Amino acid sequence: MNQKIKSKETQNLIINSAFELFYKHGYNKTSIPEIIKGTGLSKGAFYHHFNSKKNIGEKVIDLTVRKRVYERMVAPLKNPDDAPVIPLLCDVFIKRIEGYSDLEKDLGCPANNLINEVGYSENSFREMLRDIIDHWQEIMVNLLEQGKIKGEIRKNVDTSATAIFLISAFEGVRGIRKVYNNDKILDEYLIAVKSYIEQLA
Amino acid sequence: MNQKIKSKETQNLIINSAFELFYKHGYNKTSIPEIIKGTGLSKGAFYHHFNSKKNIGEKVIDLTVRKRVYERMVAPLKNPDDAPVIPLLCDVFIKRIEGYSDLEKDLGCPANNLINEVGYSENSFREMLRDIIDHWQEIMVNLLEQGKIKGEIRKNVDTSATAIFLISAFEGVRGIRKVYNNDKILDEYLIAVKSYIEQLA
DNA sequence: TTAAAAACATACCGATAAGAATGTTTTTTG
DNA sequence: CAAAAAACATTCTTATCGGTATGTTTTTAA
Repeated sequence: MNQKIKSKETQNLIINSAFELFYKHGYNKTSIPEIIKGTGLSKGAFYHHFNSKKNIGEKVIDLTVRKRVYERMVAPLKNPDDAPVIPLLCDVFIKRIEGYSDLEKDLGCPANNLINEVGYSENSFREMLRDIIDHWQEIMVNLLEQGKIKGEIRKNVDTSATAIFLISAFEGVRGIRKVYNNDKILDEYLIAVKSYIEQLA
Repeated sequence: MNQKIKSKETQNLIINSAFELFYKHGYNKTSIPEIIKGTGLSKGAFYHHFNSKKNIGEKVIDLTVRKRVYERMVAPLKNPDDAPVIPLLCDVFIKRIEGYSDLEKDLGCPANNLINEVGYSENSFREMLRDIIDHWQEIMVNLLEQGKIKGEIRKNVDTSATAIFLISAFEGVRGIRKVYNNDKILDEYLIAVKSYIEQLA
């Protein structure tokens, strides 16, 4: 097997293990011995591929967290089929939440978890996490502006503000859900966000 | 000096130090040596008054975090003067955010930080944090229902859903703000939340 | 006034962390 | 095929953690 490929595979193995643990226990509570334990690798292997805990934190954010947010929340808003805007927004902000597994509901959003845990204290993390949000907002603004042109969104809607409001409510409720054992909070959010989105028309 | 009072004062000293550090660095990154460092006390003193790190975490949530949320966000919604509901909501969800110090903007909401960091993993924390949110929601529902009776809120508004939506957006934006160095995100939130609240009428 | 109890301080313990150093095996390349 | 380089494993170091045990001093109560 090609060495480059083997190396990448090992890195991905470690990155995936790290992501799972960061997601379940948080960044600070996860140790490097714990990360490698699940992989069958050794500490030497870890430090051969990554030079610090911060370093793998960056890799996890760049390769896994960013990708996750992009695929689930950002890409669908790019609207290549030129679908109606309001139903598309409902699809992303309602259907996606309904589709989460119980574990995903319990654990919240990986990006938001990191934002809240290390968003302020870790400089390099902060910038990467901010880029994720910025990109998300930017794509949503494009969609909303497109909706204005098509006459599907009121002209007096502030698209930047609306985008941040929707992102905030979404991330906020995924956080708050973490202290509940049932879907009550998500169900209520769904009702409110639906009515909010529809009022944009 | 009375011993009971002295004891309470020492406990408060430690609790305040712990709160500040939990707020700045998070619960998991804060150590007990660090907590006592600022107080001039010793480790023996700490373990005389508290029996574990988890124990002081509970005390901080119960005495400081809960109080903070209550005084700032919940109590004003109780509306003893029977003020108009919409302006009251704007006052709480807009004016309060405008009044935050730069540090408070950078560090986010102490309650939301804990919810996201240990909301799922620490059982006893989870219940206490959930109570804070439940109480907040309950008071806001009362206010909104009161607004319906007075004809200031549309009859078809789902008050529970609206309350959670407002709380989610508020906590969400305070989290997201942590990865920014400026007020852009908060300013946009303020525009959107104002328009949202006004649409409840 | 004296004993006991509360309020602390000091010293210590086992566990574990991040990471460096060094050894071994596998793969690649000349 | 040999040497070098990459991919690992093992061992070790230093630091710090949460928590305990054992002091000492101060306060309270008999």
